[in-house]
Amino acid sequence: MLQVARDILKHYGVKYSRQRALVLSLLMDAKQPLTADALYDLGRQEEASLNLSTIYRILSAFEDNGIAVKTHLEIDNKALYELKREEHKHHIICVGCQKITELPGCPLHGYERDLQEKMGYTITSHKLVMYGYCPECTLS
Amino acid sequence: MLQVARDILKHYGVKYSRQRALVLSLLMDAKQPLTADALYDLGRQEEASLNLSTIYRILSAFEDNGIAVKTHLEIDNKALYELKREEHKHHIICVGCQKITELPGCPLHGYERDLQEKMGYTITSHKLVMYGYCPECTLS
DNA sequence: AATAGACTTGCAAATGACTTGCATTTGCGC
DNA sequence: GCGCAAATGCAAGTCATTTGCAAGTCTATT
Repeated sequence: MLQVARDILKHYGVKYSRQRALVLSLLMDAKQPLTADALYDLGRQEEASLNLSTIYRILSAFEDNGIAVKTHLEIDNKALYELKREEHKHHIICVGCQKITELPGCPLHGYERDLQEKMGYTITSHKLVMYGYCPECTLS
Repeated sequence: MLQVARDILKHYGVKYSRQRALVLSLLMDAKQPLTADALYDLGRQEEASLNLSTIYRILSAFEDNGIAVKTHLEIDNKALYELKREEHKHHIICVGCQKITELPGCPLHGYERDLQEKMGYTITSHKLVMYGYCPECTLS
């Protein structure tokens, strides 16, 4: 498993270390964005521990090298990290159970163009977060 | 000036105090969302000072009573506050000069409905922030 | 207009996420 | 294996925001 992580690190030009491979593989397994301390806990369960500040340093290195992206969804006032992918994605957060799910597609392509024309801005990016009750939480 | 603030406080069921009236009137004059310490600085210039923790407490009371809303636009890692208004608004942030401007309208009404149908979520709200260079910063 | 009682404020100290300095350890090319 | 740059662990530092508590302020009531 960690051999895969090792190869990915090399591919992105990030030097190998046990800790980086571990964080990377945790992110690969994650089904949703993780906070630094979630990674810390996961790492603990998994095997030899790693330091929280190391995790922060690793995450920031991953960001710099395009392996991961950081978001702040205003949950708990903690930053979240997930692997970067080509397609750009947004999330929906359940206000009942806090589950974070990806949204299919992005509804804003046309809107960006409109805005450029109407406001004279050169749009570089955007951020969209939806909030609501997931199907399970809607029922209960 | 502060008499107006006094009436508004009463209207929202928030007890009057010199500090609350001041913060409220600063927010009324603001052309963009303000951080707690921006309010602190403005208050200082204006007249008798008020304490930063008082400001935080006031802002949180304003939130609870529907006078103001808090946002976190990931600028400086500080929360921003602005008066609540009926229409819901989004912002565009200039990545050159950090200026925050309101967007005209919201492009997501139809999208919300779609999502409810497709994903089974009960959408309660959403957050959209656009990033780009403003006309001035685009030129230079 | 004085007073009580509850709520606010100011101040200092605490919190919690994240960062940093520095001595030690590790990965890797030789 | 050796050496050294880069990464880690640990402890201490930031910085926005919160909190405990004593002192001050509002407002309804007399």
